[in-house]
Amino acid sequence: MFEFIDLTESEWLVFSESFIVKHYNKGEYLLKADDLCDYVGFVDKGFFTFFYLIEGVQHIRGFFFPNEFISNYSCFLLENKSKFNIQALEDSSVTLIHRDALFRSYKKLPKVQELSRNIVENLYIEVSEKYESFFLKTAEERYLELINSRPTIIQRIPQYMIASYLGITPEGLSRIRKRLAKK
Amino acid sequence: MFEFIDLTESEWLVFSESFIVKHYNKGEYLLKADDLCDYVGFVDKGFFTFFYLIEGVQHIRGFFFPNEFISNYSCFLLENKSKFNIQALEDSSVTLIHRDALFRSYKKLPKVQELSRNIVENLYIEVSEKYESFFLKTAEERYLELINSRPTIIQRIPQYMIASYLGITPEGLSRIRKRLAKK
DNA sequence: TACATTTCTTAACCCAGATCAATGTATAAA
DNA sequence: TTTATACATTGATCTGGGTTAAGAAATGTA
Repeated sequence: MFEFIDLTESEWLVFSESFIVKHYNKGEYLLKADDLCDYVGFVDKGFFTFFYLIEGVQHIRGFFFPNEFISNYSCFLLENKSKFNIQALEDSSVTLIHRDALFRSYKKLPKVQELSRNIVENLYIEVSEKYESFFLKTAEERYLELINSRPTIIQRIPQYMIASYLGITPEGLSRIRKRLAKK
Repeated sequence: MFEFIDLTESEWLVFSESFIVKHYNKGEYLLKADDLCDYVGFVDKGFFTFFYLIEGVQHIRGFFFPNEFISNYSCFLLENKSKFNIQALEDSSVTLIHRDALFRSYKKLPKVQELSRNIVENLYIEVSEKYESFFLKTAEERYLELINSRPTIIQRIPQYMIASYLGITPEGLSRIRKRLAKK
């Protein structure tokens, strides 16, 4: 988080007063479906998945790695119950801030509001690109794109989760990989 | 725009100094592919499509109606060349502001930065929902959803454009409508 | 080392929507 | 009223990825 914002020492003291450091063991939940999303944060260590369940099937929509912003931000903003879960895939730790504390900081520290604006701008750009990619590309193309843009995901995450993230079944991804291996 | 921000009269004078009111006749472009996106704005009258061309085929990604924010905001933020076009579908007018003027306003008027944060937060929520809908729903379900959530679009826009917006071909939409009519 | 569990692959069959090609229908211009 | 143009429908055929069901590989555990 530190590299994303340029505060004086005293401003930083005011802002960081509200921080909460939390540890999650592998398998533990930072957010569960039907809970409220009162916190946003940054990943310090480990990593998380962002998913929900429909009829027992996991639908993965993202992963959070160190130095990345972590939240169900739509839910945080709308202050409604989360459809999504956020679960640690390894022993992990995060630095969190509560909505109320964050909103209070906007008033005291314009740079914090600027930080939030920059973060959500980047979230918007990211999801717009994913939306576009879904419209135009086949699963095979999206898989190749993922290998190139986020190789860590491929290395650290089981294939059935990658399939879900790409919007296909594990069988589908297996066939795609076979097809690609032939080329 | 006026209803989205709560400024004193003098603050409003400072902010609105940078506004540019523009008129576009039906068919004219507010933004063309390969241009820079230096402006954002609000639609005062008429409406616009947001699309791009691949091999002569139009890919529509949105529409802008009165009182809505209008921009290729990803491109505005990244300061790169637009892939998208924004074209008036009726005689229309908009109130625009240049990026430099907007960014200067952030420094002078924290409420303007707050407005921008709120706008992009809403854009983020909107595109996240569209992304989710694309993942989970069939074209038929997305069509029904559109009829319910944005009836204006159905009324005012030709069917082949709606098909493109839904991510299907005109033939595909025609068949879906036939299927639905039978029920 | 053996056994259980989880993950990955393969094969047979199915379906929504794409593509291509033809035909209808509506509006506008001459 | 005729003709051109744009838009919508329909039919035939194709395809990417889903579904179901089975096995194979990998990983964990005793």
